[in-house]
Amino acid sequence: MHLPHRTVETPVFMPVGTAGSVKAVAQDVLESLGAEIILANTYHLYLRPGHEAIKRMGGLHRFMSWPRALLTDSGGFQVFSLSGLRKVTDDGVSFRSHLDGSSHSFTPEHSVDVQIALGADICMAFDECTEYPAVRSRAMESLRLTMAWARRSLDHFRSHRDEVVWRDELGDRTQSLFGIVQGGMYRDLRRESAERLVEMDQSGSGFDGYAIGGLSVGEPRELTMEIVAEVLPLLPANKPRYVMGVGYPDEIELYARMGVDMMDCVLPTRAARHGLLFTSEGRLNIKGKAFAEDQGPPDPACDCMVCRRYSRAYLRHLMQAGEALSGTLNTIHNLAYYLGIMERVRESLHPEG
RNA sequence: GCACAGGUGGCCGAGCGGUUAAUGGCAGCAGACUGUAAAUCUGCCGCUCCUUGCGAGCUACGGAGGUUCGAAUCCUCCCCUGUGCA
Repeated sequence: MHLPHRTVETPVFMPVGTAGSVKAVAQDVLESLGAEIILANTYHLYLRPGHEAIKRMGGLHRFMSWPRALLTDSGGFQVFSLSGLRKVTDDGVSFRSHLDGSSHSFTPEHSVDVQIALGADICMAFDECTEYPAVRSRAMESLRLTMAWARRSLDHFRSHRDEVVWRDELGDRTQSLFGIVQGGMYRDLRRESAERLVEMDQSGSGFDGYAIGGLSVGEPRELTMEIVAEVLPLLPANKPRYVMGVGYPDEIELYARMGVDMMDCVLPTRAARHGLLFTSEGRLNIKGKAFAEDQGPPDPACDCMVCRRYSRAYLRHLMQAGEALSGTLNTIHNLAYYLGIMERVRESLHPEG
């Protein structure tokens, strides 16, 4: 995937750095871990410090000193997760800031403007993440909205995408925009959503990639897998296909082998801060008393900088003592584990390297 | 020595005659986290037993007595702590 700031090998896992920070780890560490693209959030950065301020400071890459690729989520997921604070209309969403209660509104055009200002390599269309469970009529309404917003996001993006241009040896490089498939847990709606998004590509001016959203919202895991399997074949294989918000280690491997190119998930980072480590031996809740004097590495099969240097007993101690280093070390390991899974999948899919 | 203020479950700290094994918080133990309102949230947290139940028994609010149908809560004496004055 040739992006302005990075040629990204796929399938790829993208650590989530919502507020311009992959929580607990510094950018140089992310680089050394092999993270090639990370995700940031339109909604959060719009509220604080403000996209205009970031634009004045040279864009998000420069602001956060992240030289590699960056994808911004459109704020569509916040429409879902901040459900108590928002109101959805055809035009867009009005909502209250979770920070200070102030009133704001997002439209597809506005979301795209913010993402252009931030200067992400990949922007996401503004969508409505359908909740689970949702009755069919609700999923249809949500889908109708998301498709209309996709059209508007695309139109607006087309006429403004050249506002941010990077030049390198390959020529002028601009931002990309991905469309998002919704449709709840209804296969036919999912199919319709995918087809309609793909149809928006007339004379090569459509979306640069496609995402499957609205998953991992509480539905059974098998259902998530079924929906992905249903939708994936309908999306052009010559463009990146991205499943949003997944998953557990075993899941991301399965999705990658199914042909999913991109995934993101807060799980490795959030769970790390809460003391849950993902290892080759399964879940390891490092808070456990059983590890109080366990001098072995978190994951014997892992060669990350944490596993090479620190013991389970020490990590448990840091967790118990509430030391900030706890979140940092746990996050480094979990990200190394996730990125390692993707690296192995890539190697097995493209053995020639 | 005198005067006040106090002594409550591992710790801090409510309660000041009866749904009180005793509010809270911390610590401890276990669990959950899937496009991050998350360094968050949930459960357990005196002991024993079992048919694990808004179960049974036991032991508990410095100590010993007393008042009362009933006391962590009221009274008496004693012990201890803090502060002030000698």
